[in-house]
Amino acid sequence: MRRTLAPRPLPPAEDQAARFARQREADRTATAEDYVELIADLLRADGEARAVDIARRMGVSQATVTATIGRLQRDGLVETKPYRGLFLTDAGRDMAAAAKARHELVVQFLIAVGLDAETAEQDAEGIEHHASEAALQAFERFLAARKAAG
Amino acid sequence: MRRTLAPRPLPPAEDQAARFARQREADRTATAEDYVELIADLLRADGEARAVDIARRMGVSQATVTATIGRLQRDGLVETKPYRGLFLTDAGRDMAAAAKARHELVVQFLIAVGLDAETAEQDAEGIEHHASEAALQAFERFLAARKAAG
DNA sequence: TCCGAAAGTTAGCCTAGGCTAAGAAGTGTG
DNA sequence: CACACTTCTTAGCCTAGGCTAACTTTCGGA
Repeated sequence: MRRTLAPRPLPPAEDQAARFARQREADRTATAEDYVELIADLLRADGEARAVDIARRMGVSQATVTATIGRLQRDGLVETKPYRGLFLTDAGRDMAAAAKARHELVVQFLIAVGLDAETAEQDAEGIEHHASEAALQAFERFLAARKAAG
Repeated sequence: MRRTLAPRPLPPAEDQAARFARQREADRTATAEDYVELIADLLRADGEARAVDIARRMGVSQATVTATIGRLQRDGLVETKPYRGLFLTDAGRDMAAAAKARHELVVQFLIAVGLDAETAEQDAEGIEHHASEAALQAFERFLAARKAAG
């Protein structure tokens, strides 16, 4: 019997590279998701989404918001008229709805496994962008099972 | 009794801004954590960490690795001599150990809640950088409870 | 030993996402 | 209705993190 504890071997390089690549892809879409989610929330709560409110809630300057909104517009998620409020395109609304659903699910899941609401809200902000469909389904199953068990 | 479903009000702007700011902070440290974790793995597995292997495993060009390593060195995480392999400083080793522990914990947790190993590995790559200490402790408690329950 | 292949670096480019400062556009009130 | 205030945009700057192409250094084998 071997006594030397074999260190877990590294995964194949290609697999690892693919994971990091998907990771970078998720990072790229995260900002867009956060913005459209916030814009949708503002439209719902205030009836309008103004750059100044986005800046305040994102904790960035208005100039940054203008630049980011430009990218969202270029990517077909948002429609703007100069000096007017923001509106979501169909694609933007879809993304916002999906992002919001994911966000809520992650928050509920984190609370269910023992996190306090405030921390759950904070952590969900980051985790929601990195949970795959399979993971979200697992979270849902977990919540359903817990609910069934009482 | 009210029939209109009150939409959940937006959180205070300052709270939301603080969450996004912490989020951006986590994003900034994520690359460093991934690199030192990988360097530590390579040192353990191969006895050395070479830029060409990091490039292959991260799925980026060697030029990108050189630039990133430069930042890690500037930040006191890595030591290099030109055209020689990489070494971790004490700070780098600490960060790598913490990152690896977090990574493993998140993988085990995701598997415990029903994810397959491959997806767990993929999702952990993103989630590990965004789970707070409180969340990691919750994950640990969950694993411990499940183990106790059998 | 030397020389070609592999590894590492440098130069120059790009995008995303931050910032400040300054100016333009819209709005509300005396 | 005019002027001050707020909002939005523009200009110019920065860092991180990507890329390719070209160059330098190292290393191993004939």
